[in-house]
Amino acid sequence: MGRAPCCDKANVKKGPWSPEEDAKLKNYIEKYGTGGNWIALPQKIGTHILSLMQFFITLIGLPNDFRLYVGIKRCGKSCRLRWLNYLRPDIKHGGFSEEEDNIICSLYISIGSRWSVIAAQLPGRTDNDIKNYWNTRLKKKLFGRRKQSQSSRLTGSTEDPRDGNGMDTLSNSCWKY
DNA sequence: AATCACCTCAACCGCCTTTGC
DNA sequence: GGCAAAGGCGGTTGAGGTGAT
Repeated sequence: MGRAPCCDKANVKKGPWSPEEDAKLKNYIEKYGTGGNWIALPQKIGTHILSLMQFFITLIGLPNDFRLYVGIKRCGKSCRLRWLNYLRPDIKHGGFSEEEDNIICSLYISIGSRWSVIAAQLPGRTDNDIKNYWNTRLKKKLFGRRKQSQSSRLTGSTEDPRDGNGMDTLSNSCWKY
């Protein structure tokens, strides 16, 4: 028997966030913070919006569970991820500098794929951003771009940074750190 | 213009750790 | 100390975009 899910999967929305959802989440957190409980946050947002609309609700007689519709139908974990990786005001997106590249690869050599630790050394960068950047660009940049053939994809061959030549290249690229 | 292969990145999943009772 | 809930993290996926043919 597995672990209980953090939320009711059937009643939460998945996929890309809409601008309205972003605005609700951002406005609420900027005003009130997370309250130390991400799981309860979507419901709190609904209650907050509901309180702002109380007059109209009383006027036209909406049901109590109306907050479910005006709030965010998202898992608390999803809200946390969205805030940390995208909505936070101090986030930088894309455009990694040469210096950042070097910091990332030198830390990768010394501690491996501990992205949160690496992100802590790069203000404004998120672990997800760095992980994506490493997997899609830095790795190729350091180990040399190799057009993947159909066969290599099928056999699942990968480039392991800890393998011989790759590590040499990596070390050379990061010599100054 | 159509199709295909590849790239990018936001978001999800599931596991491990931390915290509170 | 044991348990459950929540937080945090790294790995993975898949939709959309872009360039090549």
